[in-house]
Amino acid sequence: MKEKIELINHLKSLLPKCGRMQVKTFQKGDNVMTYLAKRNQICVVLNGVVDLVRYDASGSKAIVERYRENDLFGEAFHPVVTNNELFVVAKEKSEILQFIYDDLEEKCNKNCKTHTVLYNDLLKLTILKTIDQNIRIELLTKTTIREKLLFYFSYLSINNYGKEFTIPFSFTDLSDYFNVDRSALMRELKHLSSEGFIERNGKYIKLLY
Amino acid sequence: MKEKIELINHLKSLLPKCGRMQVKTFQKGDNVMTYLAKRNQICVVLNGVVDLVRYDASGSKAIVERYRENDLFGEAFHPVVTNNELFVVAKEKSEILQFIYDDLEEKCNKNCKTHTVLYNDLLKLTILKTIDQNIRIELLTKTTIREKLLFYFSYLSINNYGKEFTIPFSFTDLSDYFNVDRSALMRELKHLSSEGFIERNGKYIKLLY
DNA sequence: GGTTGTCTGTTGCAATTGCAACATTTCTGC
DNA sequence: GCAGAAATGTTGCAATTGCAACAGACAACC
Repeated sequence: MKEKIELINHLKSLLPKCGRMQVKTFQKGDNVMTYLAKRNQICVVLNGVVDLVRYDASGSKAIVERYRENDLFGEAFHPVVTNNELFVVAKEKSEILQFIYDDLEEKCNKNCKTHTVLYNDLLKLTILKTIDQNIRIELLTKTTIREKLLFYFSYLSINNYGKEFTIPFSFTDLSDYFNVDRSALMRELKHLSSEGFIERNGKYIKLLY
Repeated sequence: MKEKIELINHLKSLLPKCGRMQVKTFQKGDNVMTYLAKRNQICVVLNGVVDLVRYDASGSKAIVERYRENDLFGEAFHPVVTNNELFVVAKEKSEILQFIYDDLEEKCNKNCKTHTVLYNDLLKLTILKTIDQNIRIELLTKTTIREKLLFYFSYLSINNYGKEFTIPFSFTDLSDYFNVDRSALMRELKHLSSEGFIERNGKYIKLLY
């Protein structure tokens, strides 16, 4: 994760040399995507939280993904392939670094060295993004809520949190991420407690296995 | 999609100039990943089909992902972050292009131009991979099987197949991709038929809405 | 040509989950 | 410090889904 931050900083220092790049600040509720022509746009969250939101035919709202500090998003990764309406909305005040991928190629052919480094950075960041996505996919492909929870706990546990940790999200956010009903998630947590798999106090979890 | 094939071919032509690269042939059932040191390995399927397989604690097998021609996979995208056992197994005879990402940086610093192009290719391919992943995630976050089917139909429909098309996978594979029970998927297809949303004959589908 | 294996198609039943509705607690802004 | 909003926690009930267990169609292989 430290690597990711270094990469972002590196990127920030390089992009001015490459031409097109801008940092914009969005207030809570602002629509993020419409501010630039929608042509292979790439965005980086410098700070804040933005949601990728879907409105179904029925008009109901669902959070497809949530991007936080140092996350990548944008049309380049999310082209319109279905008749779903996708929007990116700032969940809180957020600073976003934006540029258009195609511009990188067209513009600064003068400075090849910079380009090599730039592409390398972007590649690494994109790979880090696919890693996050893979984890999410593996979690989503667990059949039961219990399996999802145990997978997620195992993930937290291995990433240097040990057998005890505090869940870094709200349960509301977590149920979104798991794509399950929040009350069903709470219920399953209770079952895991009563069956002796975990000890829980709010977001504090202790694995007993 | 044509772009993807061009990129792969381009990559194949470039990599020899960059040093470390190999093409290996695997027979059905072979384990693919163990053939190279597991350090930021990147693989490209030249032809054939390979499965990313997970074995749970209970020993049951699940296909997490399936990679086909021109798909990228490898440790670089799938580091070990949980206590799950992941394997990559050839589903049929397959040719795989393999190289180690870190080598790209260490080795050919002599030829900067090639590197720029190489990184650019890899970046584009990786972005194409994230697009596939995003589609899968959006599909997986649909709550009901019906919604998943309609989303998938809409995807097929928009990608130049029109209102009539033939599903390019077996229903067994499709239920894996949807992460739902196959019989439940068949049942929902029947409901969609009887309620007049679709007309179906085997894998041929006609949308009536 | 027959055998074996995979894929399709169907159904009953049990289980998990989503939904709705509510009370309680915590957080946030003024 | 208060008011309103957001998050947590709980429960009953209905609905969707997974599971198991089939039978038949199709394909591959010797």
